[in-house]
Amino acid sequence: MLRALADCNNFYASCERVLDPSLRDVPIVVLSNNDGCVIARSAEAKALGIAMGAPYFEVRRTCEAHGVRIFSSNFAVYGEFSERVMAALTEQARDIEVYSVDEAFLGFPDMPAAEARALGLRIKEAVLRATGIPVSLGMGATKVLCKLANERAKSDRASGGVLVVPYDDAGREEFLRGVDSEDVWGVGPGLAARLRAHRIVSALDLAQADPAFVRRVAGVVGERLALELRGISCHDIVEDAGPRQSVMVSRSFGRPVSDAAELAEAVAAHAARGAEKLREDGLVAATVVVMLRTNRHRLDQEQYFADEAEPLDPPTDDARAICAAAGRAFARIRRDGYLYKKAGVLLQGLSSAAVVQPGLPGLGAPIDPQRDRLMKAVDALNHRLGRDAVRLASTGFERKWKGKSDLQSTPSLTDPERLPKAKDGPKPRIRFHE
DNA sequence: TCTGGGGTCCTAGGACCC
DNA sequence: TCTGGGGTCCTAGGACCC
Repeated sequence: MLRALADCNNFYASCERVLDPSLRDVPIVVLSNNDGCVIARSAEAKALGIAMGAPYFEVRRTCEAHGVRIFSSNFAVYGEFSERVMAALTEQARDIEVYSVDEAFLGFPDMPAAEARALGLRIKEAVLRATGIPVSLGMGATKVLCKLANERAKSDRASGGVLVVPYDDAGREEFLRGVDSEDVWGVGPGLAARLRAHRIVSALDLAQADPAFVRRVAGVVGERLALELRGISCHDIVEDAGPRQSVMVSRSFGRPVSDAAELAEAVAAHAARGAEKLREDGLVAATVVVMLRTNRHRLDQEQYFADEAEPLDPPTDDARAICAAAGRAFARIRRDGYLYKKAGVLLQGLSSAAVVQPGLPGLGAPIDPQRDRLMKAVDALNHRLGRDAVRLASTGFERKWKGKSDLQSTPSLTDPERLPKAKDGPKPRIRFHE
């Protein structure tokens, strides 16, 4: 089966450019939470040598010297663009797996390889017309090959943004020749070192190695990669990923925090936000894990990393129960004398809220209908009035630990008209949370 | 001075059971 | 001297990804 990976080019930077077309040809950088790190760059910014993940304070001078436009990230807006891109792609393929905010795998049963390139070009054009976002397409027999092809489509201008890996052995091997095994999707530093130790250096080496041998040195993960590189699919296109396994809410502080009350507030705020995410997805959690971190970059300071779990019995999505449990875990691991940099809350053991039925033995205590109505009312109010309009007092009001994100292009965007409309597509729903 | 946030899958080892 | 064996479930930690 012909498969494809459609991946947006410089996604967050491209979103900012659609919001403000005058930014065409201007170098753009988008920063992470707290304006900490570079998480997206336009082609012009990449050309200036600004690295992905670079701390902003390290590249600030370069940015200023070259007139780079800097943006704080605005994930609510990028999420809207993502939905539009995925909607446009859905019209183009029978099977689609939304893999991340800016990429999707597509499946085309019965499509001859000879027609792949023309198809890819049509898709690219359709997405650009519908959303303003440029995408690249990598196409081939397997996901791993599509991933490699996509990277090459982006770097090779002659490709026109669409590249197909040949189906015949000779053509595929030619494509893999000279590709470092470390550049294969799923091969990180650890796996690459193990492969190198057995003289598997290039993607072609990996494709040609005996799968049983690869399995011994690199496990089932490595074996699947080797097979995929040979054009044998091990990773299907999964249209329905199923319910999520965990919910994570964590933030670095805007400045070091040592005050216990301030820390407790941050933990409570993250726990409450986690509970909100559970309710959005109709899930309940059986465990909450609280994490505290000092600044790992400050080698001159005492370090402390701690995780502590607390059961939620019965499993719940109630912000009060989850905050209380998180508070207990927090009290057990909090230590005086450290400058904390980050706090987080992880919710695990997720199951459908509907399964926890009142009165069924073995499934915990019956749901309290009052409690359920209260949470629904809070969610409805916050949806209408903005996030945290109604909140638990324990989550704090000043939130002094919050960092800065002053450089958002649309800091208080509430007017859907400000988002350019897709020419052909349905009018997108606009939801701005922050 | 200033270094993100949120996920998934696999494996090894222990608990427990028959 | 001289350990049973095999199965399942759960969890912690590693590795990798966007």
